[in-house]
Formats: sequence, C-alpha cells, structure tokens
Amino acid sequence: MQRRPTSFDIAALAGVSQPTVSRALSGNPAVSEATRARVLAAAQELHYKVNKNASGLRRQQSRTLAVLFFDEQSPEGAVINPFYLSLLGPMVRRCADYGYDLLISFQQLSSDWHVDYEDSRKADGIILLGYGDYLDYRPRLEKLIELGAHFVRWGSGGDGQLGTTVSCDNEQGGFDATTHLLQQGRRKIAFIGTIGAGYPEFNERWRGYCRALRAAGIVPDDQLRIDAAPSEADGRAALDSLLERGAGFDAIFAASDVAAIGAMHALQQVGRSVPDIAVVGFDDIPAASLSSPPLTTVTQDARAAAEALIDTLIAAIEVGECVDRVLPVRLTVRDSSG
Amino acid sequence: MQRRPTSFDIAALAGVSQPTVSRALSGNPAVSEATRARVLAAAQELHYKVNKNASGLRRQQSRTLAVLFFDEQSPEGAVINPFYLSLLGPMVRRCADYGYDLLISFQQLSSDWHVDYEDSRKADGIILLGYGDYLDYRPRLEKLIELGAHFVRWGSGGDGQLGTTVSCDNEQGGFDATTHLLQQGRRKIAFIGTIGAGYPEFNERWRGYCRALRAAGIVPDDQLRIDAAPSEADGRAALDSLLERGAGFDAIFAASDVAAIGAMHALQQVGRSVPDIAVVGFDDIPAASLSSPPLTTVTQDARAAAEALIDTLIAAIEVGECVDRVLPVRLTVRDSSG
DNA sequence: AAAGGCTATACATACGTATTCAGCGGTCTA
DNA sequence: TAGACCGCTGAATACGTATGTATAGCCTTT
Repeated sequence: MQRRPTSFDIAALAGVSQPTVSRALSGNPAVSEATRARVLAAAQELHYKVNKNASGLRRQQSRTLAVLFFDEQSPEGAVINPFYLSLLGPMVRRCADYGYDLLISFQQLSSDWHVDYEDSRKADGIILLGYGDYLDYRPRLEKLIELGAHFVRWGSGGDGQLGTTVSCDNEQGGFDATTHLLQQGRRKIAFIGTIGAGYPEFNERWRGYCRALRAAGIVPDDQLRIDAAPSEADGRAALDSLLERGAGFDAIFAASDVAAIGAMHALQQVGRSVPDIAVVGFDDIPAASLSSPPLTTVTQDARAAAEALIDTLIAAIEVGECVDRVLPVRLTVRDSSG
Repeated sequence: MQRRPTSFDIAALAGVSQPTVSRALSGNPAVSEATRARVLAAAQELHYKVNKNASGLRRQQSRTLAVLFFDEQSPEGAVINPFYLSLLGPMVRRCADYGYDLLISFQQLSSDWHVDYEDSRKADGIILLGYGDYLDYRPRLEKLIELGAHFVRWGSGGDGQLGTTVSCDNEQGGFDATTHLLQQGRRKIAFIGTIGAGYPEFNERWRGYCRALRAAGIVPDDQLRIDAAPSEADGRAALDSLLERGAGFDAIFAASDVAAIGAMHALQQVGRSVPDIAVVGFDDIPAASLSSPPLTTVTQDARAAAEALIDTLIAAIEVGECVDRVLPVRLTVRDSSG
C-alpha cells in the first residue's frame, strides 16, 4: 500500500503552503478562489484524503457518532429489534453526508453505564436505541448529561423525558390502526401490549387506541387488554389468556408486530381464520410482509427516522440546539385485516 | 465535558515519564511489573483512555475494520440480507475484544469501486458482505489486492476465488436438508433457487442436494428445479411454474428462506397444506421461526460466522496469514417438514 | 506621498501518542 | 578491579493537520 499523500504533497504540487491547502479544503473563505481551484485539482490528482487521525487530533474531536444498541438478553445471543437494524443503513448514509463516521456498539442492558461513558469520549455524540425505561436508565442519562455529552434517543417522546428524543407518532399510529379496524366494522377490538412500565411507546399506542374507540362511541373494555412484551411467545400467550377470559372479540390490535404474529399463530392453532378475526400490528418489521396472511401494520419510516436522528444529533453537536421530533406514521394495509 | 486526561497526567500521578506510561499500557515487557502496576492504578483512577487519534496518527494505522454491505437495489431503499445484519452485533463484539473499531458502509452494487478504495485507506482491513458474483466484482477485488489491502469475503469459497473467504458449508447444508426430507419418506423433492451465475452459494447447495439424492439412488430431475432469487416473490413464482409444469412433488428444498416462505404462501393459496408438502429453507432468518408453519431450515451460526470473519481478517493484518475457513451448518427442524 | 486598512498567504506551533536512542545503576566475567 | 552487559527509564522526536499570528502586497485616504 503506497504511502498516502499528505497536505504537504498537495501544497508542493499546487505551489502553495500546507496551511493554505488545509484552509482551501475546509472551505475557509480566506483563500482566494483561484488558489482553491489549484489546490482542489492537485488533491484530486493525488487522490488525497484528509488523514482523520491527524485532523481529529488537531481539532480535538472525532467526527464520529456512536450508535448504542441496547438489546434484550435472550437465551442464545442477543436479539436486536429488527426496526433498529433497519435504521442502520440509512443512518450510515446520512452520517456520510455530513462527513461523520458511525461507530456501532451493542450493549447488554445489564452492563454498567461505564460503556456509555467511554463511548462519550470516543464520539462527538451518541444515539441511544432500545432505551425504553427498562431498568434504571435515568441515572445513566443523568450521568451523560453531567458529562456534557450530546445524545439523542429513539423512543417515546412524552413527559418526564431526559435529553432530546426522536420518535414516531405512536399515539396517532394507535389511533389510525384502531380506526381502520372500526371502519372494517369491528367493534370488539382487543389490545395486546404491556401498559405501564417497560415500553413507553406502548402507552402512547394505547392512548391512540382509546381515543379512536371513544371517537366511535365505544368505551375501552379492560377485559380486552392483555399485557405482552414484544415477542412471539408473549403474543401467543396473550391470545390464549384472551380466549380464557371468554370475552368476545372480532379484531386485535397488537402494539408490536412480533406479538401480532404470535397472536395470529395462536388463533390459527385454535382454528380461527385470521382475516376473520382481523389483526393489526405495529412497526412493519420485514417478517410482517412474510407472515401468512401478510400483516396489516403501522409502518415507521426507517429512513426518515434514521435521518431525523442523525440530523438532530448533529444539530445538537454543531449548533447546540436540541429539538425533539415526532415523525408521522403510515398504516400499511395487508390481508390480515380483511 | 471536562478535559480528557493524557498520558502525561498519568505519568505525573504515577511518578514516571510519559513514555513509560505508553509502554506500560501497551504491554511492553521493558517495563517492570512494579511500575506497570502503579501506572495501571493511576490510569484507572483518572479513567484514562488512550486517545485513538493520537495513537493512530503515531502508529500510522487506524485500528479500524470496515464492513461493506452490498445491498441489492430495490424499489424503496435498500434491502439488506437479514443474515448479514445478524452478523453485525457479534462482529462488533469480537472487534472490541481485539481493540479494533468497526466502521460500517453500505454500498450500492452499482457504485464505483472508488468506495472500496477509500475505505481501504480509512481502515486496516475490509470485510465484504453480499459480494456474490453479481456484476463485475473481479476487477474491483483485483484493485484491492493491487492496493495491498487486507480483506475477507463472506460467501462461497469455491474455485477461482480472489482473496480470502469465510463461508459456511453450503454443500453439506444442501445435503443435510435433502437427506432430512428423504428420511421423512419424500422422494420427489423440488429445488428452488437460481443455479449458474448470480448466487455462488446456491450452486453449492444444489450440489449437496444432488449428492443426497444420488446417495438415495434417485436421479435429480431437471423438471423439479426452478430458478429463484432470494425473494418472497421469486419463491412464489417458482412454485407457480412448478405447478404449471405438472411434475409431481412431495417436498421443496429452497436455497433461501425468503424463497421458501414465498413458496409456502403460494402452496397455501392453492389449497395445499404445508406439512403435507414438506418445505425446507436455508439461512434461518428471523422470519423463519415466525412463518406459519415455522420453517425447517439450515441454520448458519451468525456468531461463529462473525467471529471467523474478524479472526481471519485480523490474522491477515497482523500476521499476514490468509486461510480460508468453512463453518459447519446445522439443520433446524420445525413444523414445515412434518 | 505616507499612513492605514485590507487581502491572501506563509510561518510556527500544538494536539497526544509511540518509538528510537541515550543514560544510569547494578551484576557478571576475566 | 575494570570492562562488558543487562534491565529499566527518561529525553527527544515524528506522525499530519488546523489555526493563531505575522508578513507581504495592494489599494485607499488625506
């Protein structure tokens, strides 16, 4: 691998000094256009790329963003939320647009906050994914704030939140999904998803569900709500307890796709056809379109989410402004809701 | 954000000079154990972390590996093979063990090789994922070799390959899947997957399929083989043409899970039950266990694959040895194969 | 015409680390 | 006992860039 050209090589070729090269390439207005053009030509010719190490050392920054995935412990290896994985590609692209690199970390929820801490020194900013209110996350966020670190979370915006948040409009998604079912003539719509602690987004989806019902003159029935974490097994179990309760229902709105799929399986196992009992999920994970029947669900636009996260974080770093953002959602109707 | 401590701060605290700190932390044997202990204690106390920029600048290396995902162009955004995504977490962990960072890039297959080129200067080594023999990849690999870059590919090992490859035992996987179906008493097993150009792994899976059939005294029937790319639509279409041909079959081995799921859907649509016609896939993507019925498939161990990739690449970088590796596969039997 | 202001560039330096070389005390050998 | 040698540490320096400060040239102003 031949030696990389340095800014001195460019300077020599362009007939200027090294500092001028640096300024020309960084868009410093003190450099005349004629000079800049010569420098750019020379840089192009030698395939010159700024040395990130040297540049970062000098500027005292890394031009790197860290993404922290918090995965739930599972028996064999960690299972990452598919939605978060789908953010990865678009995030990388957006970062590249800004000239930032993306550093990926996977964290066990159980591990120490030390890791956040370390990442806060390696990167100019942090993106927190999968950071519900599992565990005692507050002290960790407070620590980050105390360190002066820039960070953005994906999740429920909501009330007593710490730091900046980007989220999708969970409440509206819940409303749209439920309204869709109502429009199909369903009246007894069950809700599958844990309310209260654990998954803040679920609370908002639940609120949207209730609002839609009330708008149709229906009072939410507590008999039709079952706790379920986002997992296939929980979705299955939720449906079973629903049947046990004996409360009649003609549709299901699950707060997560995987639980919705679990519920569909359980339904089919007891011989109930699925477009017959309509099912709607939330997330639009890849498996949603592969299930049978394909799952109607609330789609979160991964690219928009990724770009919003990056944009927000970089704004926080470079301009210092911190504005929460809520992204729109879209109902994707497939066969599971008739 | 308070100023990061430097090696000078550690030196002062430990009562030694800065070079000694550097040596102590990098495990240089010239440092006495007593001194090293003092240095480590001081470093711990101040939460000292080596400045990557400075270190990289001095050593002329980045201690970074680049992962290049090559995604297939799809109408809306790029769809990444779920298996590759599942490699990500384990790869990051393994890298961290070695003290390397992981830089992620997503590439359009159509884009210039310049990107590889650039990445080859930003990273000490490159991992190529999704680099089938789509397009004209040979010249690009040759360019990388010419640059003296270290890289490892995931894919089919095979014959005229360029560079080092880590792969799973596709041939054995095809053999195991087919043997499993034979043991279930199936005799007319269709193969769904494109043979020839495009997906080198598929050829190996096909070879395993043929070997298993021949071992059972069955001659592979060309009527029972249908081309299909790894997509749900192609799997569906493949099954339709299979039915059109009128060749009877009692089982299906698909060279990819997504095609297998597509085929199952098509089967169910024409009223054929799936454990009745047995279906086996390949990959064990997350959706495989969520399909209905859950899909029997050949599991590639993502963690083993990730670690093999990293280990191989780092060996190439640090020791200069390049050994191809083939990882074992495992048949995961679920309900789709009765 | 001399002083002042402005523009475009060069000079010098600092960022934090790793490494080469030199030095210092002590042990071993002849 | 002198010289060679070894184990450990410190001084000096280089990596490539970005930036504060100085300087040279030119134009304006009175």
